[in-house]
Amino acid sequence: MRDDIHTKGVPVLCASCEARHRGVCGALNSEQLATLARSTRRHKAEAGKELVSDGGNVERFSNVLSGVVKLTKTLSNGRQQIVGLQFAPDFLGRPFEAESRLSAQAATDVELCSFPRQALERMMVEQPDLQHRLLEQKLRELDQARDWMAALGRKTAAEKIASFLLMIARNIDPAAGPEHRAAAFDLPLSRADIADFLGLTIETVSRQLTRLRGENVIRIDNNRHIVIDDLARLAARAGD
Amino acid sequence: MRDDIHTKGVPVLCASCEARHRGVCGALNSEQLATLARSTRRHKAEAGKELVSDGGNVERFSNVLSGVVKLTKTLSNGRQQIVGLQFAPDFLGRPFEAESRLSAQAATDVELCSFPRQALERMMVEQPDLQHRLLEQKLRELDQARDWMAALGRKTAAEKIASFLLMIARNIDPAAGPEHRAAAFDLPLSRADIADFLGLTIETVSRQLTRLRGENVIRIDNNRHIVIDDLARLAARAGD
DNA sequence: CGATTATTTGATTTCGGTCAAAGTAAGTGG
DNA sequence: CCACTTACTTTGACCGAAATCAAATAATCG
Repeated sequence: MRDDIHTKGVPVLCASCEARHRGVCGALNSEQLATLARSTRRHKAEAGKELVSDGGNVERFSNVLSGVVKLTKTLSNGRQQIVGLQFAPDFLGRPFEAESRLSAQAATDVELCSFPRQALERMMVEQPDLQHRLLEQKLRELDQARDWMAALGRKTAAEKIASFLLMIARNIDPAAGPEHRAAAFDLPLSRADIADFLGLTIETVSRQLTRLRGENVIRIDNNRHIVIDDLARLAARAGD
Repeated sequence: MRDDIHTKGVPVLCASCEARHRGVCGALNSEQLATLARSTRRHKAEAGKELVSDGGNVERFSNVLSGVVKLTKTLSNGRQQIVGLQFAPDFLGRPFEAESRLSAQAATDVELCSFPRQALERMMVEQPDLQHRLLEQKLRELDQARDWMAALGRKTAAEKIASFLLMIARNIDPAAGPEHRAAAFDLPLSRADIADFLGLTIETVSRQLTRLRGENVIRIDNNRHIVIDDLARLAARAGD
């Protein structure tokens, strides 16, 4: 729990919230936070819960407070592609469109802080810094989407898996900064989700993970827990 | 050449510019346009010219006035993936980052209107509507990137080609709106570029185009010119 | 502990890639 | 205007990485 001078007059709800420090809410002063907090709801959703449905109307945006949210597109034949993953304290929502063009699901159990779409859009007008933060967030999402386009279009299955593990390590293990050689974390996605993210099948994902384990690049405990002793060795297999 | 009341006091350079109507410059009043126009340069680049290099410093942003710009990522072994295509009057540039994470090349001959990065970033602070337009543009790019992620990860070669032709038709042939059944246009990309965009090889692109021609879904003249008599028939093959 | 779901492993097939060659278009300079 | 070069595209034969089909094994949960 952080408690600094900026906490004065800040709604209880927001006082210890990461979104106020590193997320979009950081753009708001305590008065604006109070206004927004009146229509804000903090809630949990368990893994698998659909948060936004493709083609559905979006009345509320959210900040991800913990856990991982996956953004998916569905094609004919039930084929699915995950087109984005959101980690705390990411902003979840597509401003200026009432209808969603993709579906959002909780990949793990998640905590969200949601508020009415229109309240945020109104606040963006009177607080340019909020718009600025949102622009920064969306630019980051665009950078990430383009990195994955290159992976989806041109990397081999082995390279996709290596890139994926590195990306997760960087987002989940706080110790996986550039200065550290090792990382350990629980995968936030099932094999099926990883396959949908990388444009592969479950079987190929499994085989490639087994292969990396056989080559002592990673260790796997209980299917979900991954230990990487030498991040550079994994990075050498990412193909870029 | 448009000449309405809004043209009063507008720099000559901007008077007939589409970017002032549908692009980001539409957010600027004539005084701001005049300021920006002082450091603005209008120039042409021929097909193949590198406009921004990966890892290079970006000192200027641009509006695309005509032609098509491709945004590319390069992986090891010289593998390439096109991660975005920009048509007039799109904005070309990544605000708030001095170093580019991708390369931009003219896919066709292009006309650009460029201005210093810092001039635009400064203007964004004092003109929230400019930031708003930029946000809208980047949100559109993100939507498109995610559509292509689904195509790259989950569509077959045949579906990728069909989707690609539809996307180009919508962007280039003004008559290809939802109300029209037919479209005709010159492909702005070579077979090699199409392959790099769709994550395929030149040979596969060629074979799929030949197949669509054989099935009378498209006609091809002179390699580059495409005629689609029934857009719905092509859309039925796009896989979504 | 049994039932259900998730993951791994194995055998086989297939779509798209690779390699090779021929066909076409577009310049270029004599 | 035409031979000649050069680059682009198409077509064909073959190959291989990943998909599909099919069990077996491991984890999870009531």
